[in-house]
Amino acid sequence: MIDSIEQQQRLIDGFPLLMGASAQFRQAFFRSATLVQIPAGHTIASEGSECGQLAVVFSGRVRVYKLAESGREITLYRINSGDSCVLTASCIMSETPFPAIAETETDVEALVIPSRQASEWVRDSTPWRTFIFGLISRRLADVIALLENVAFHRMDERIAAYLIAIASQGPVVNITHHEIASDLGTTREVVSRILKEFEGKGLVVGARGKLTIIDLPGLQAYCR
Amino acid sequence: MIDSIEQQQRLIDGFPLLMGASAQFRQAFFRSATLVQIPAGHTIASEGSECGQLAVVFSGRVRVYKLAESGREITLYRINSGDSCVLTASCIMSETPFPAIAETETDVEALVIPSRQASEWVRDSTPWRTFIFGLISRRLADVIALLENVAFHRMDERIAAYLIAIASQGPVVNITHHEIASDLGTTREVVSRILKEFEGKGLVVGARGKLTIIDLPGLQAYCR
DNA sequence: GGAGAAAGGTGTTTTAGTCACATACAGACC
DNA sequence: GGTCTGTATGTGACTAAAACACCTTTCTCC
Repeated sequence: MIDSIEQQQRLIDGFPLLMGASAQFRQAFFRSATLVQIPAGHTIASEGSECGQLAVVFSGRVRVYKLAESGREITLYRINSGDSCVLTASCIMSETPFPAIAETETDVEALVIPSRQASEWVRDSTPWRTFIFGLISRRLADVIALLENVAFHRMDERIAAYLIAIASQGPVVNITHHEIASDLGTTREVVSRILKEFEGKGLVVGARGKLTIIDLPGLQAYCR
Repeated sequence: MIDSIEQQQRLIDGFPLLMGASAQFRQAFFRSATLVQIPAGHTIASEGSECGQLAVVFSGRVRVYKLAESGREITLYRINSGDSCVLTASCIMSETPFPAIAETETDVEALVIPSRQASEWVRDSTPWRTFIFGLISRRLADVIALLENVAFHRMDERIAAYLIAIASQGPVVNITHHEIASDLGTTREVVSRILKEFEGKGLVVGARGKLTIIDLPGLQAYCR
């Protein structure tokens, strides 16, 4: 239950679903939802978990990834503010176990909704239904795109694409080779070698835990 | 519109969703659905198609795959009787373009439902909603499992797993190396070589367009 | 300033994919 | 039966990813 008026207003302002919903739905939402704080680095759901509730991220970021027996990882996608963990949604709707690991990367505020309630709203609320379907579909498309990349593209192309994506947040990024490897599902050495090669071509400059993108068009030329 | 009583009965018997649904929903379903016949080898939807309707496969089999510029392919999943093309479902619900290619592998009978109708039933019919969510979730889980395989497993392990899966339909399978390669997202030569290796170990016996699985436990030992 | 952790580097080996071409088999047609 | 043709499979040589094992550098914190 979320009953503070200020809190409610803050959620409405930060969450398009609520912004567009009827007053009636908002009331029901605030009655059923709980706002929880989760610290960075916390595992929310792991391989095989059952999902008794749906979490909608209100602030912060969650990483959903697969872990191989070898210890290698690959990031399936990230959940940002306003998104929900679709896998949770999908598990709830179909009552199958969760097939990956979800871990907070930053401190996260999340709205937790009991799964029964979330299911009922799919029936009763058009905006909620649209929200849930939109999430699942987008993720399905994301995962398929990722699969295509992994199956068909070379590592240097994938790293170039990755760098282009992160460069949108500015040319200087704090990131380690290990983190890049975990996102892309490869090993650190491979990332190191390819980044070295990029550095030789003047595309990027690396430093410990930091990477500066120098030549964005040069990287883009790599992706084809 | 499907109005023959015999036809209706046939669909009810062959399609669990209808079997479990109310008489009212069945009526609405038969009013909106059209039964179409699609020959083998026909492309139903391709990269970027918009989805104006939802097809539920009643008999036959559809393969959904990604095609790389290089010509290599990888099968995302197959749609069998009673399943629907989730990607279509997902496109309809979220109004995003179709991210793969769907092609009939056998002659297919499909029930075609206008997308508006399919959307409305998600609101109005609990069995339909369960059906659609179940489909999408299962596919999401399938695609994630496939991604895990591609990202983390060696080709010989993947082929072994593939053979184990097809062996469930009997030890003798009519399949070409090229088809296996297209399913797994690799090239024919790689498949040929690995199958030869398996043959040398007495795990399988190959012939033109045919493969006999000899030693299932031996293959299973490969998958770990 | 030294221990230990974290980040990054490099040589060697394994695996996957490419290219080019050889061979083998199944029908169709004479 | 023999020949032709298209599809299926085998294979050697090569390239280049990527894995593995191990090493060096840099930072942090006491």
